[in-house]
Amino acid sequence: MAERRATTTGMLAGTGSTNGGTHAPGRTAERPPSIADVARFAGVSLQTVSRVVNDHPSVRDITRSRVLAAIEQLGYRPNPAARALASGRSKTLGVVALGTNYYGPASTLLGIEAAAQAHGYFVSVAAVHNLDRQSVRQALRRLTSQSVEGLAVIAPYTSAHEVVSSLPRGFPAVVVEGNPNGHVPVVSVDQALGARLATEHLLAQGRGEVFHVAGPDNWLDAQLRTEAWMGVLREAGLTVNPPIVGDWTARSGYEAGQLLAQVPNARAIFAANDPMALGLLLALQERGRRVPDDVAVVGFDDTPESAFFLPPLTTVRQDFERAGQVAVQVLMEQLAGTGTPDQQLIPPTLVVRQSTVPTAS
Amino acid sequence: MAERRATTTGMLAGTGSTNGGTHAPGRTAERPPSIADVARFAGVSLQTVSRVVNDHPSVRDITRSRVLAAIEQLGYRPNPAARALASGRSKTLGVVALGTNYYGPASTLLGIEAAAQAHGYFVSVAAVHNLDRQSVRQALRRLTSQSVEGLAVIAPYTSAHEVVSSLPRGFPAVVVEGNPNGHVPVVSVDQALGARLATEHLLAQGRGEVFHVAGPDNWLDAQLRTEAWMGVLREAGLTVNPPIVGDWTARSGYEAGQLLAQVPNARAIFAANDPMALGLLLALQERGRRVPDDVAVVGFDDTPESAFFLPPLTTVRQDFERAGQVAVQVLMEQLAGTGTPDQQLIPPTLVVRQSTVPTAS
DNA sequence: GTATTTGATGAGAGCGCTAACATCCCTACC
DNA sequence: GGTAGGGATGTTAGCGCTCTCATCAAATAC
Repeated sequence: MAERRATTTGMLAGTGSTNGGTHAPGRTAERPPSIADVARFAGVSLQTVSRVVNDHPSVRDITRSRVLAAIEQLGYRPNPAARALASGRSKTLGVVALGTNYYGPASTLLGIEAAAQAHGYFVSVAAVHNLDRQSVRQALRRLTSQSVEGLAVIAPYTSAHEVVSSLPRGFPAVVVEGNPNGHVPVVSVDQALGARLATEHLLAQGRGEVFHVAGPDNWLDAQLRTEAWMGVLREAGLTVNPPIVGDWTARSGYEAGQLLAQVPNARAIFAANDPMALGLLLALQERGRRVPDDVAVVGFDDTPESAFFLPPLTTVRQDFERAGQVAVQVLMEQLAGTGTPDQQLIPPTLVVRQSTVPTAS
Repeated sequence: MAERRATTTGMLAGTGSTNGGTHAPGRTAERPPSIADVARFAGVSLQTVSRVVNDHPSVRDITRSRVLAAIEQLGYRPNPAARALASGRSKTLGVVALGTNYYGPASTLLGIEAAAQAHGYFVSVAAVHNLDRQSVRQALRRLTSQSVEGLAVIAPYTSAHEVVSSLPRGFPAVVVEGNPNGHVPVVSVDQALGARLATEHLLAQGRGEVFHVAGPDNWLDAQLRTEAWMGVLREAGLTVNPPIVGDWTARSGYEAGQLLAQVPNARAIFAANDPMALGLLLALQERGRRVPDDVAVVGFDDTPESAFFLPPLTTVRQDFERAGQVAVQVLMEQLAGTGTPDQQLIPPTLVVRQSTVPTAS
């Protein structure tokens, strides 16, 4: 019964009496066309328009093209809020990202976004600026209070883990760069393998024991790299000097380098990421220790710049983009109801450059 | 007209009669409590619950606390889709970001996210992976087909500009790191000032004309830096050698360095970003040109690593976080209907390190 | 003491869309 | 030729929330 609009210019007469009025603010602006407008314009039912928009098969071609023409004509675009409300599907994934511009996490975020886009999904981001449990919990809450269909948590730091496992069981979620924990699948680069590759490569140079500049304790990646480094040394029957713990920054690498430059038998150093390796290079060379002649240095990450450090850095390449891609894949499978493996490990590779082997030239 | 519900386990008694039945898929899962459930539980009307949730002033304290208790008890959380549909407000900002992990754009994205979060807004990201007009247009369309209330476009590359100006006039939007163009306000770091600071600093070293390794042509920042550099040289009455055009990567800086190492009077070089400066440093020093003794180098960005280059890099610091913050501020003002200035320029600062001045020590 | 304002609450409609069901019409089959 | 089957379309009822307006009580004014 009775229309209830007639608010827009150009649809005056004939639109019935019980206007009922819209209550949304900004009435003055022309209300965008709704599915009903399209239906009226095309002379079909509301439902038919919906079918066309959603690519439902059973619509005759003639009808379909008429509707499409109407859509084009009116400039109709479906209202995602209405769609989400009616269907329960928002086509949006939530991502808990890091508030810092670290190479790995930032790349992962981009990888996830790209993959989500490829699957027709939107990405809503909540960045965590402090790595305490509280902040992570809040970010998670922020996102789940959105209508996200699934959640990807970039969680290389330990405090994220238990928070993630507090997610309602059955809610589609994936942890990227995190601990295999409880019921949430995990996608990550194989840190142990990477550290192993780095350490073994240094060992193979015959420079004796390998020193380690580690990442911060509360990062899982740091822990795994340290453990693997330690494991390799133990297997080789070598002394395991306690690692120098940095904080991922070049500065902390520099400080570690100041210390290590004074250690005569520190002739092979594995830094847990590239920026720390950079700081290390600076400190060592400022103190007259030549790289790679006196000391060999390996990093981790293969940031685009590391090939142009002085000297170019041997490092472990992580394919973050791929990690993001796999993470979205895992989410999609959960949304589709297909079972997924518990953990996906992405193998890193060693990139050998001049910080460990003297120039050929 | 017959019921069509009662399919779910466990939503039998207690949930009242006018349950309203869901038709969404996944019925088996318990439907989350709605505002109606809370209202019933608290013995108030639906509307009162809404008022409590939205902090409407005219609710008695007693009522409010009763409702809050019910909310707590039932674990109620407002459904954002329904809210967006009914109110027209989604509390979400769209951000057109870059699909690449460049320091500036990535930092800006984080800055925007942080600021949006502080304003209680969500951020939906669409990354652009190719910088052609087509991709940008698509990203824009993706976001506007979402229910975003406003749009921030990180647009340091030129193709973004005209696309942005195709936005419906009056739609809240802001361009970050872009051209002042038409009706969309712009927030950006003052590139000209930054390049000026860099060039003048080099000039002050008394090393004669300043060479420039520029960013790619299709980047506005690159253009502005090149122009400003040129301007300073002209004012000083010096020769303006054509800039070597790079692509922001350390590799391109390295290649530029290979060329410039052969130019005897290239004793002062301004690189348009830090990674290119890094490549430059490597190439120069590989060829025996000492920095800063033989050649002085200035970068642009002040990435966290540049302080640990070999030698530490003199560079121009851009406060991207602040840019993001201001951008969100501008959006908020538009949403509030307050007028905003057309362009906000954020001044950069010069950070002097050893790549231009010999070590004091 | 009655009229008026103010504050607190409730009722009802509607936001734009989709799911389920109901029709309708055309073809296929015996 | 009648009936079953199936594709195309229409009808209806929500999804969960907010808006406007109405109501009613308490507080204030005259």
